[in-house]
Amino acid sequence: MPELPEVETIKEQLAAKITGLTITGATIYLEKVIAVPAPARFGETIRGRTILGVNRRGKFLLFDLSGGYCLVVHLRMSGQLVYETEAGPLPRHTHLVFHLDRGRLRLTDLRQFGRVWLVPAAGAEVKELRKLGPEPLSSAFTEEYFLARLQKSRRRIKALLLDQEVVAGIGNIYADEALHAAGVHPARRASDLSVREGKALHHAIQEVLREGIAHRGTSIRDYVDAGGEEGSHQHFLKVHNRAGRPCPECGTRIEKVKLGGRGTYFCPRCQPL
DNA sequence: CAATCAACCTGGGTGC
DNA sequence: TGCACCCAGGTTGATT
Repeated sequence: MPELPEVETIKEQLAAKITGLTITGATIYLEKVIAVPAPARFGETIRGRTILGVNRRGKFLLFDLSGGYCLVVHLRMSGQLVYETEAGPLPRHTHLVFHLDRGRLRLTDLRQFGRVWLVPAAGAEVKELRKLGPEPLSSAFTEEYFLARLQKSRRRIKALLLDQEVVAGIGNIYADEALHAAGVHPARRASDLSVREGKALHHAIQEVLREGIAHRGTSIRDYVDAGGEEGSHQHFLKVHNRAGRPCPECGTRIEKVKLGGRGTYFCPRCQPL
C-alpha cells in the first residue's frame, strides 16, 4: 500500500507528534511482525528509550531512539501506523502497540505483511535498507544517473521503476502515473527510451511524488495516515485504478494490463507502444 | 540478465 | 445464500 508519498506523510506527522516521547513498553499480538530481534527480547530492548527523531528511506520509516538504537518499519501492502492519545479498544488486525508516555502508536495490518526491525545504530545493518537506490526527491537522483540506468537495462520500464535498487520509494500507483505523465508506454524496454523520454520520465517521477505528498497520499483501500485519516490523492489519479474511464488528457479509454504480475493502467493514445 | 510464478495473508467484489 | 475465483499501495526466492 504505502509508497513514498504515503510514508512521507506518516513520517512528517509522527515527527511532529511523537518526537521527544518515551516508549514505556510494547505489546506484541503477532510475533512474526518482529523481524529482529527475537520477539522475546523486543519489549525489553525498546522499553525506556526516547524517540529522538523520525526519518524515511524509500518506503521504510526510521525512528531514531536514545541509546543509539533505531526502530525500522515497513508497512508493505496494508500496514497502518497510527498514533492516538485516546486509549479506546484496539481495531482488528492490530499486531503491535508501542505504549508511550503520552498516547500509543499501533501497527495495524490486515494482510500481516508489514515488518519491524529494532537494531543498534542508524539501521545500517538492515540489509533491505542498504540496497536501496537514491531518494527520488533528493539531489542524488540526477538526470545523468537515471539516464545511465535506463541505457543499460533491457527490462520493461515499469519493472525498472518498481525496482527499489534503481530508485527508492516508487510503487505501483506512482509508477503508472509517472509513465502517463511522461507519455511512455509501461511495456517499453528501458534502453529503448530516447534521451528526451528519459528526461521527461525523470521529471515526471518527481512531479507525481510531490503531488502525492501534497495530497497526503492515496487512499484506494487501506491507507490511512498517522492520524487514521485518508489521503486525497485518489481523486487526482489520471490512470491508475481507472480502467475503462476516459484519459483526462485526451478522453481515450484507459486500459488495464498485467505487467510483471502487477495491474498496470495506461492511456493507449498518450502512451503509444 | 530478465520474466514468471508462488509465497506470505485477509477480505472485498464478481459471476454462476 | 453459497461458493469459487480474482484482485489488492510489496518483496523475496525459486524456476525457466
